[in-house]
Amino acid sequence: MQIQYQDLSFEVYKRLKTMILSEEFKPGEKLKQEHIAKLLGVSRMPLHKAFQMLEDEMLVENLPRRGFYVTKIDHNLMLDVFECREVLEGLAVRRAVKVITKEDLDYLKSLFKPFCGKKKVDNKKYMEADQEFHNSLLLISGNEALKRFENVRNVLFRAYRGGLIREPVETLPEHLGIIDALENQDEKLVVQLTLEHSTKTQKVLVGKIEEETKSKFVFIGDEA
Amino acid sequence: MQIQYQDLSFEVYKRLKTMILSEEFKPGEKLKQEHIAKLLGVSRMPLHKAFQMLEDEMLVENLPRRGFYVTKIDHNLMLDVFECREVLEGLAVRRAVKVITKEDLDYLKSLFKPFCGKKKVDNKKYMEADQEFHNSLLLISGNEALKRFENVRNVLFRAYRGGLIREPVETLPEHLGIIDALENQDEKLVVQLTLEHSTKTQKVLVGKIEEETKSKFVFIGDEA
DNA sequence: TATACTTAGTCTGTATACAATAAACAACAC
DNA sequence: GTGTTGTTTATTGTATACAGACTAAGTATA
Repeated sequence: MQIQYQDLSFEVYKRLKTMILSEEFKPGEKLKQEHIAKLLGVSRMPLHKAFQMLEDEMLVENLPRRGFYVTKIDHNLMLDVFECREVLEGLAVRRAVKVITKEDLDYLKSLFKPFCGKKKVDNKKYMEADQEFHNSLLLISGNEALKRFENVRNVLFRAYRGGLIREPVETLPEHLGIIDALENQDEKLVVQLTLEHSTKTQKVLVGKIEEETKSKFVFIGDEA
Repeated sequence: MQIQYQDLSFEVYKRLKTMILSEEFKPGEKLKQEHIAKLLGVSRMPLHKAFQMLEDEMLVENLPRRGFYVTKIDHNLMLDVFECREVLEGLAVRRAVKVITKEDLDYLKSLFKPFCGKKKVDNKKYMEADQEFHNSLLLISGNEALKRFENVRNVLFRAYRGGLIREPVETLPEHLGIIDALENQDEKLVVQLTLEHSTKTQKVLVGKIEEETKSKFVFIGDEA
């Protein structure tokens, strides 16, 4: 593995990304260039480059001559992204099942080992493992184009900010089941399990959104 | 429709894009910033922004401290992209079949009208219609995330440069069949037809690649 | 003759400075 | 008092300048 030079803007990008994902910058907030440039001690040029990277990952939006704003997490967009993830992940596992190595499998297993057999799990840590698991599936597939769909992952990561969509006690067995099917190179099963896993989460999400929408209507009713 | 300001870099981006797609800049060619900046009469800053946009569409690659290069059309990448398009388009038509309007259908039909019943068709024009057809499917779906996968389209556009992968006489009925199924809101059929359409093209592409690889080996043999 | 090292030149990455535009606020007219 | 217009201020978009890194050519040495 050779050492790769990373320019300043990449550092800025990483920093801003964590700040957005941790909601130090709130959705809808304007990101003032000069202000942030001073904050991070860089000029506006590498900053601008970083903004663009974030734009491609759907973390910020650019309004010409107005500036960059943190994208609001829109529920409809979230569902749209989930749909895409579903089919892309389906593709990923179909390929992964053919090329997966013992090392890959060991890695996937290691992600969830800390949570197996535990009654109570650290939700934040589990969330990270969950993310990494789904990301790894894309990478293991070996499809170069798939690897580029990182923007999909970011929107979903932000979706998780309100907490996990489903409980670990429910999803952990599903994850392990997918790993098992990959190990046994059972293409049909792994595709089925991945699809089910995704569909279940989407259904719960739709339910939550409906709830939210309802309570919003009530609130508006109170105002009138 | 309100007037939107487009910054210089967007103009530069569009210009460079056509130059790359028309192979004024050859695959693998280095894009010297200062040189192109002078050529287009802009500074290196909007140029840099344009380069980044192109990078996200997989039209150029950036090597840190080396500069930007036009991406070589790699056959493996092309197949990877085709796989992604297949599943994304599957998703697109599943949604499209539910929300498609009469206007959408008329537009899709109008794309291929000039070629219907003709014995000989202008391949270049047909290629453009083909592109627009597949792009439209993504747009009609209404899935915001799907619309963002433009990079997929660009790689494939470049794949077409060597000519159409399959003949219009073969693909035209397939396209019309998909439109018909959309009109009849036959979800199952439209998904099946779209999948078949894509799979056939991929198969032909794989065959062409194998041919090419073979002839390359012969060439190398001659050299030795 | 081939290889390694030095040095000049070119190009990228970053910072600063300037111009153009949008937002905010105050003054004026209705 | 409200709405509109003009002016100021803040912020973005673009150009230029400089420093550091890479490339390549040329010379010296084995």
